Amino acid sequence: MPELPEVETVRRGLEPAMTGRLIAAAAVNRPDLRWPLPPRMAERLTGQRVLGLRRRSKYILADLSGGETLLIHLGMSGRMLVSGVMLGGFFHDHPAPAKHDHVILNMDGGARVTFNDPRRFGAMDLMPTDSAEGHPLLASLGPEPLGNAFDEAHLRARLAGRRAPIKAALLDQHVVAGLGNIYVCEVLFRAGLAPGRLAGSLTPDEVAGLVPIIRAVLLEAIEAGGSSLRDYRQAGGELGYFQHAFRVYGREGQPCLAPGCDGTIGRIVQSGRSSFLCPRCQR
DNA sequence: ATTTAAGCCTGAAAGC
DNA sequence: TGCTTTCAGGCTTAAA
Repeated sequence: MPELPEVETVRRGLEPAMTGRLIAAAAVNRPDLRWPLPPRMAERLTGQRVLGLRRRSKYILADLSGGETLLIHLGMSGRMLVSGVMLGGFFHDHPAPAKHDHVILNMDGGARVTFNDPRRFGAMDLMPTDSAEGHPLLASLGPEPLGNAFDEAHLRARLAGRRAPIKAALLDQHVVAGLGNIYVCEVLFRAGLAPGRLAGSLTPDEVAGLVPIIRAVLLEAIEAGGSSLRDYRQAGGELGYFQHAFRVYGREGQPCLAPGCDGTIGRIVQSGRSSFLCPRCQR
């Protein structure tokens, strides 16, 4: 599942194909993804102009000329692929129809956006633009980690007294929105914090240190076009390459990369999710 | 209010 | 080779 950097990369990749353009024809190939798609979705999209593409946490929001906003979530395996346009100096032909192509948007001018999602943990919904922030999936999200509302005071308040591991707290989208398993692992390594530390046990300095680390990891990952493991691709089909910058994620048994550390990266399972860590560096 | 476990799906990879 | 098991980047709901 795409986390914040992957979603932001996809959003940027969709802009040239979608922003300012008309949805000439929308095709909806099944009635549901994770949840039922909104009633008459294809009809409500067709003929609409895309005024802008926003991102909130791991959601993409497409504001449409008719006053509705299309919400898109990629779930674990969702892809938004753009075709019929020039990308990186090459013309991308429309691909042959593929299994799990659930929604197709044909834009005026010839571009096509295909939503493909094998596992169908993804979602789409339509709601009035002026109440988009109140959508059930968005209403209770914490602040954007790259925005001004996310700071030391906020994080301290949200972690105070919590008995859950810091790993779980940072994955909690109500604390800060957009982090997933990969980036939390990388953040905790850089912060020198063991994933099992109870959130409420962090010192004020440790909490303060997390804020710039979270920002840096996300910004670096966006810069790299996200991380491609199994499913993720950028909108043009390109791979991201931040996975090559992982210091702990997926590196179980390999040497710690911290200068002067001769430790070995380990893996523990916390509430069913893998946490990768250097037991020497992270306390 | 917090925290944990289970469940939703498919496909790739690992194990036998 | 083929069958079975395990695991995966998210999020919700129900239950503790």
